[in-house]
Amino acid sequence: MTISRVLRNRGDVSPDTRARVLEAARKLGYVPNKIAGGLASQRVNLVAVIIPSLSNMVFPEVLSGISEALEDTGLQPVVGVTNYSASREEAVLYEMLSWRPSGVILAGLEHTEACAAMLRAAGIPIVEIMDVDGTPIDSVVGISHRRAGREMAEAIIAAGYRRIGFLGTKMPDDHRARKRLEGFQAALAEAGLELADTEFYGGGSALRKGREMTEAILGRNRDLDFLYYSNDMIGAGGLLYCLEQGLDVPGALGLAGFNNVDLLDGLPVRLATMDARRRETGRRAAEIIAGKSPSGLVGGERIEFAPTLLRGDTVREGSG
Amino acid sequence: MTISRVLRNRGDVSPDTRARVLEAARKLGYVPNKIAGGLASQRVNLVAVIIPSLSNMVFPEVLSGISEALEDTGLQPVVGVTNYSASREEAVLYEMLSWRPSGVILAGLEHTEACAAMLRAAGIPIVEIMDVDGTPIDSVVGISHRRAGREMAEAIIAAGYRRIGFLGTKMPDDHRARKRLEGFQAALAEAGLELADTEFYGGGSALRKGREMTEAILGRNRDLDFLYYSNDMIGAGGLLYCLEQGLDVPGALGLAGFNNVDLLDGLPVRLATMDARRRETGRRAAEIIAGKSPSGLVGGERIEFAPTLLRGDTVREGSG
DNA sequence: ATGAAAGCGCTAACAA
DNA sequence: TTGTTAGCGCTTTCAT
Repeated sequence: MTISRVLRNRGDVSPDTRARVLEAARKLGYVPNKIAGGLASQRVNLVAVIIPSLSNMVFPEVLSGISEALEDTGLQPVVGVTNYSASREEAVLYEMLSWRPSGVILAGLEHTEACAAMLRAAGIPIVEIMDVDGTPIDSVVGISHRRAGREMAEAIIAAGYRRIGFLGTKMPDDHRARKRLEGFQAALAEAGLELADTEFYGGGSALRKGREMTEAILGRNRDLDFLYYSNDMIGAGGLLYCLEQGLDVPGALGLAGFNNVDLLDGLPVRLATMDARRRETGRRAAEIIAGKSPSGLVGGERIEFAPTLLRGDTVREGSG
Repeated sequence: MTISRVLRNRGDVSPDTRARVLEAARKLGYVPNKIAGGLASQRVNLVAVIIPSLSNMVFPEVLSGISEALEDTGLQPVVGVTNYSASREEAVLYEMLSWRPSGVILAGLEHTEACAAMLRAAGIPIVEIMDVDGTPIDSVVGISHRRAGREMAEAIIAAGYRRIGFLGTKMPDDHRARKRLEGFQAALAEAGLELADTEFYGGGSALRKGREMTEAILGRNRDLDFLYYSNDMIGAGGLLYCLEQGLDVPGALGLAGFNNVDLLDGLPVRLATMDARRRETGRRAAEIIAGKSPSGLVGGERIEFAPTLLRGDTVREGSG
């Protein structure tokens, strides 16, 4: 009836009635029931966003991009966290789809068959983000991690480093980290090189782990001349360790991480890294859902960003 | 009908029918419509969680505690972010309440009158968290920030520091930071002291800001013997700066932050801080909503944790 | 500009 | 154990 029209600013309502309704609503502390509304209209202003974790600053940053782009579309992001677990992803997705959102944004291209089936059957725009190495269900926005790994390796090799160690997380389900390493190793192989040593870690403070792993790998392998970290946090820990030890960075030992996190900005020395274009990724993904994509496409969009290499102070100038 | 019973494991259903229904559901990729379900049952398994920000690791940690406690209750957290803005809080709360959640958890005790009215009218458990200095609407879980500030000041004074500077954020709506400072100053006043200097900052990388602010405050005030930071990130930046400058920490200059963030664990020197009991706060708040609170109370619960002082390596041993 | 009525897809109570 | 029915609080359409 009329009340509904007022509250949604739809249809013609006389200014007078309108005012009276608004007044009454405010007085009663009335909050419309979106459950009933959603059921009746078959539309819900929610966008499901499914990410692996919140304790890695990378994802909140993507979220910012999403919120930003959704700001004045009337759409609202709803976040689900999988903890890098495929079964959790399945559960979270199921739960979210049961609310009939207007779209789904989810990290990565690797999903269980059940997830893929649900997504295909949902009949709403799906955007997979932060990785483009694989076959998307509908749209995809992100960088190629294989390429990121490859380009970092090429830069390192061009700078003349040869005895390269890798330090990363022990997370079989972090597909993006895995792909970076694969790309990295592929590029090394093409140059006739291979990793001189590797070191992996589980949970705990990433900064401290970076420190400890660096100590460990250098302890058993004194002649390494480069350390490639799978993320900036452990890279930063390693960098602090190297500085304390008075090592010659980047002369005798080069370092590089991945992500270009904010934190790097406050370290005494700038760690080399690669920017994953997180904010833009979030923004573009949200635009696709909101139907505001510049391309005007309805689905099946593919947006690949180029990862940006930031040389910082921990990789020496190239040569050969 | 029967289908509904199967999907919710309720009522008696023969194993055979049950199996057939499940099979069919799976085949069709059927996902039940919680909108209709919620409308019919007048119950929704959502818990609204409203926090100021996701880019401060503090809140994701509280969230972990909440998720943890909600794990096997059938309840699901839904997060809303206010960016420390009262009007955003109002909008987010309104939006969330319109989904008729089973409870609301929100940071802080300071809300607009409109928010308070909505919360009181909602008829569901409300838990305000992370601060107990004020009048709660229903239940409250957290620490007293005034007390945290006070206790830090007392420890600093007891350690013999006298020329104390404060470095914090320029956030009028961060009530918890404000209360800490108030408590801190009150304790100084009781000892016949006052802040020797202060420095505030806006946005940007907190680590870098900490570094810059420290340089600035020490630049104009060479004789400060203690720097109290309103959070660990700027504190860590300051600490790195002091170490680089070769300052005698904690002998000639003491440092302390607040929050006990994970990151501190990886720094070369352990920054003094105070633990805000974030995970426990989230856990207890969630338990209240889930009705699993050990107290058995139905509402109006009050849980105050004692902030834990962690002396680290940047405050010298007490004396007077 | 406003009212009336149907029905969104479920759940809850009851009937069979 | 299973089927039937009446809403849940809105939106939508159609009448007035």
